[in-house]
Amino acid sequence: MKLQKVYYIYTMELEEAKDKFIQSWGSLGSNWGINKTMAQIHALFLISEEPLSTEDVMESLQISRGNTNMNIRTLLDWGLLYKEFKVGERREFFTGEKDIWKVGQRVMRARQRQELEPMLNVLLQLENVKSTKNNEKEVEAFTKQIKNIKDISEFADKSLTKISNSERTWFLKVFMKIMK
Amino acid sequence: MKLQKVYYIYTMELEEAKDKFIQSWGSLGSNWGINKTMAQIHALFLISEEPLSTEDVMESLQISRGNTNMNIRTLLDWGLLYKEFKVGERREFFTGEKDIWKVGQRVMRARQRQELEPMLNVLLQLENVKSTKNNEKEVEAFTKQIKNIKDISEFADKSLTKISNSERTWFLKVFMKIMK
DNA sequence: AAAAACTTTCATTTTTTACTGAAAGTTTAA
DNA sequence: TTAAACTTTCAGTAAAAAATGAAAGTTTTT
Repeated sequence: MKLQKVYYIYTMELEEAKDKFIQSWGSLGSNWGINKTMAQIHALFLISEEPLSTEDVMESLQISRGNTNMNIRTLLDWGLLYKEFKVGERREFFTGEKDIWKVGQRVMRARQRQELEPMLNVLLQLENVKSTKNNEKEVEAFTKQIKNIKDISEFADKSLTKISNSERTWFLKVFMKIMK
Repeated sequence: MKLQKVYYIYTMELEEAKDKFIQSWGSLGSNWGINKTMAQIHALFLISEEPLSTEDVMESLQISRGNTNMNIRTLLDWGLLYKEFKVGERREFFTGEKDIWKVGQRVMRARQRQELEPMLNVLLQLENVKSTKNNEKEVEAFTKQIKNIKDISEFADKSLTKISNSERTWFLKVFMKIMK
């Protein structure tokens, strides 16, 4: 009797799939310096059609009230969640920005102001190093390298600003063209 | 007598400036999920004209041998450092890739394979969710959103591949044009 | 083939970062 | 105006990530 390899096409249950998405989005986030819970909450909203309350999120992800609240505030601040009011309901509900293009733009914006801009300020300062008699050459080399890094950072900063203010259609059109 | 505001143009000493650069690069790194020491070692090499040994790095950043060694290996793996052999010297020396364009390309490549590609694999799996009688609509919405995210991720993946294989001149030319 | 010179590993410790939950604060309703 | 319903804060705790350093592993020299 011949042994035979059998392939299963594994299809998940919806709940399993949702959970896997949330976990993966969380670990993607934490690899990029975005805290895991915040990314998980974001993932939950990406795939929830209905508005959710703080309680819903707490229960669904099994996390504390404080943690949930803090991360929802940050997501609101980044423009990735919207407040939603339900008639006859006192507490707040939220919905997620579903449009991945917009999500990308907003994440870019947030991180640009949080990290790129502070770095640019430091680089600007570092260009003014005073040299003494015995280290002129070294100072010159240092300054040159810093200027180089600064120039590229400024270019990146401007590009990001342009992209995060542009329309998807414009972006796709030009990008598709150059990436062909 | 009138009070007068006085502005100092503060110019740093070279050593102070180098240190500040290393610290800033380190914290930039750690905000982006790259460990602080690895980013600091990288910064040190970015501004060192001479090849450095493991010992040099340990002393300069005041870190342990094991830590230094591990991070240098990763930097070599990412293509951000090169081994350098000195005549009559037994131990290894390293130099840093100074070209910021290349640095960017290599960081992109490393992270693309470490994070984007695993995410794409997960998304691919999640597209096959089996629906039961009572959740067809929900499964459809979920699948649609996952496909959306997958498409954008694939687009990003392809773009990154193209950029990280392209020549600086090509990139600058097209990018300058669209960013004008 | 033994010693010296150097590199790598990894169990333990330290540091950093994130989370909890109770208390304080705020808003709305009665 | 006070109680109820909900949100926010933050000191303390827990979890995760990174660093240490001694021991094991290599390679080179004598």
